[in-house]
Amino acid sequence: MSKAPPSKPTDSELEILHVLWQHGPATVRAINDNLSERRQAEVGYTTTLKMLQLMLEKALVRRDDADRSHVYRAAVREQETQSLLLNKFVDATFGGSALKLVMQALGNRQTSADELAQIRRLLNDIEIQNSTSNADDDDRA
Amino acid sequence: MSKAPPSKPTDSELEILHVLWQHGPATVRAINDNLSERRQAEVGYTTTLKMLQLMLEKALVRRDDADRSHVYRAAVREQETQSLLLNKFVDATFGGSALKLVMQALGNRQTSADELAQIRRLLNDIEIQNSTSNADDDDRA
DNA sequence: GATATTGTACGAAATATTTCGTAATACAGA
DNA sequence: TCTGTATTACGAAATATTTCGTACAATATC
Repeated sequence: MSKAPPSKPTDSELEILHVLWQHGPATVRAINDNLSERRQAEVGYTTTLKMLQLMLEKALVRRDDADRSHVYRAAVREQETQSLLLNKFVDATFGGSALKLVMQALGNRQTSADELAQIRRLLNDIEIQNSTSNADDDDRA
Repeated sequence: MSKAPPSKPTDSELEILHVLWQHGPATVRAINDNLSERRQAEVGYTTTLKMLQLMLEKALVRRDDADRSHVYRAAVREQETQSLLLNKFVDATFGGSALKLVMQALGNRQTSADELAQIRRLLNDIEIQNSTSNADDDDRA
């Protein structure tokens, strides 16, 4: 046994994680400044502090309290967190169909030729993976 | 002027909307039964009733109160709602990059050949649209 | 008509999330 | 050392969301 189940971050927690993912370990002061920029209004210093303390309990962040100003760092990886949230979102909003989500995402927004190309490359990769990993089964069923 | 801005439904509201989208107009009783199936536990009747009353205020549903048992129906379209939620989600979780979301969605989950084909068709459609609408610019920068 | 059943209205408790005020503490500089 | 400033800890208010109890009205059943 090892991993504690990473709990789903709330919207505010996610915002703080974005800051940490982007800038690396930081003090409350730095995080708070950064957060205040992202939003319209100023965020109270103690508000940010409190969030980080809560996130620490939830093990979403870790902290180094060697110095007087504690330094916080993300304890969850960006990709894994996005993955977690994505799965929940697909279930809640698209009844579990990732395909519907993808179609909607591509259909909705303006997608550049470059992006389309990237997606095509990914599709190719996936198809190759599918066919090679299924090589054994190919002539059955 | 016309459309009131459709507010973002909460998780519970979304669940009720799914029921309505799937089954069409229904009474509180029917919705509540349906909801109770979807989840583990029973949902209190008045809980569902209250949700629907709140959703009525938010104009997420409409109701026909001609009969004693009022009949509720979705007042927002499935696609539009998904679209709204998707945009928020992309912003909050993927910093606004639909591409990242799509890549993650495709990379994460097991995607069948059939689904891949559907996506390819969509990509083709988009490219055709892009090229025809940009015909004037084609030979520049 | 009396009684049980089903329904709506509505306040409010329970829970989750976000925000902030106050107190205590460490530290820097006069 | 004394004083001002920055920082943490922590309780709790503010807000948002979900859940339910109670009262009352309409209807069905006996």
